[in-house]
Amino acid sequence: MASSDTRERILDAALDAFGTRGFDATSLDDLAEHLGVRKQTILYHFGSKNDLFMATIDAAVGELGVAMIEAGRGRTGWPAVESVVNTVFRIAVREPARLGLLRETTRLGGAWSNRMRESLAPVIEKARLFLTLEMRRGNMRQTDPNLVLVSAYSTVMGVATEVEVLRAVGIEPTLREAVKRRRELLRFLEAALR
Amino acid sequence: MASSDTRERILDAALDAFGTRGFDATSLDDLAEHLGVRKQTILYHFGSKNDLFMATIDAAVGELGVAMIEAGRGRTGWPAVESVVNTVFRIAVREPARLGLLRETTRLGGAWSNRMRESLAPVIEKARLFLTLEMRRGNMRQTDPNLVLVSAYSTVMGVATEVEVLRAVGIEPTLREAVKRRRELLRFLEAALR
DNA sequence: AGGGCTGTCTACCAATTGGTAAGTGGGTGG
DNA sequence: CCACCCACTTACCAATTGGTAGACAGCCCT
Repeated sequence: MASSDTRERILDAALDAFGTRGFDATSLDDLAEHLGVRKQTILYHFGSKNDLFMATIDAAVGELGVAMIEAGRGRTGWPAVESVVNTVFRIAVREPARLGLLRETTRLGGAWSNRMRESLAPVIEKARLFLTLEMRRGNMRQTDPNLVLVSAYSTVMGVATEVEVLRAVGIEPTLREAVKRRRELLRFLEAALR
Repeated sequence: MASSDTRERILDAALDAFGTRGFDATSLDDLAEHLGVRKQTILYHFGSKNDLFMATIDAAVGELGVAMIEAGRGRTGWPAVESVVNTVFRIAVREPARLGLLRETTRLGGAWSNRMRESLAPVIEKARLFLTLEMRRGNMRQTDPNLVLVSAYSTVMGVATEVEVLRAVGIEPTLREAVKRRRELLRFLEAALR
């Protein structure tokens, strides 16, 4: 039953582990034990730890990109931004590991970062186009879309995921706080962009 | 010559390694070899890898906090923000590992994160006070200062350090680009805060 | 001169890591 | 019915890791 079943379970567990503890701190043995399976089963489905990590990136970040594009589809102007931010926030609350994996990948850099860049390229392209269009329409202040994109990304990602930073200013990562945080983030972005 | 000399050299190398490659990916052996010294020398000065990491946090993040407070001293309003951001950017360009260490520490969470929080508490308190004051004066839009703080932190930190994200939108981390990035970031922040 | 302290080294070690080799059992197709 | 293959296991292994034990050389103090 189902090689594919086991494969899927491994991918899920890997996403969780890599996304929260990080690549180096995740051992195949731990992963296997947590799955009730031997380490060699993992190595059977994915040839090596690196391969597993890559597969995890492809699966997880790919779906993230799809979700973001879906959130923006058919919308223009500020509502589009709002919708994407809401989607990212929902993911950050429900599957923090998925965004964690994104961050971990960029942190490690190198080949993995390239891999992720490919997965996300369509989203970035779409976002850049969106910004350019909005600027031309006069709905957004005129500047380098790339730099705006980086600022916006950093802000959203940080507010959505940096639990320890939140704690540092005395905000506990509860659901209620997340709602407030999202609202404030949207106001922040709105002020910055238009 | 210097126990203190060696100690200092170890701390420098540790800051660099922990801040760029991360805690788990940094082995005492590598560190020692890079210093032209045996691993046991490191363990003599700092009892364990954990102790070394803590000492690194104290030294590096502490100095960072001092630099930020110094940058803000005597200034009010927008020029204060500008000065602090410039300082952080200068550090990001000249000693990327120092901000990397900050990020690594928040990433690892737990006891280390607490340690760092203590080191940075004065800076955070000062920043919160600043924001509250500026809001009362009407120089800044009225909202929860804590949340504004998180947004601003995330934006600055991200734009200053996330090399891979920059690459993803086609920005190479050159010095010239850093200048443009800083200018755009300041505009972004100015629009968002006031 | 010699006892003690400091800083560094050599010599080990147990645990953990990612990975290889060689089965094993059960289901399927010819 | 039997050969084969798929999913998974047991049995190892070499390398790396953080850490301990203890020797040794220089220096300071008396």
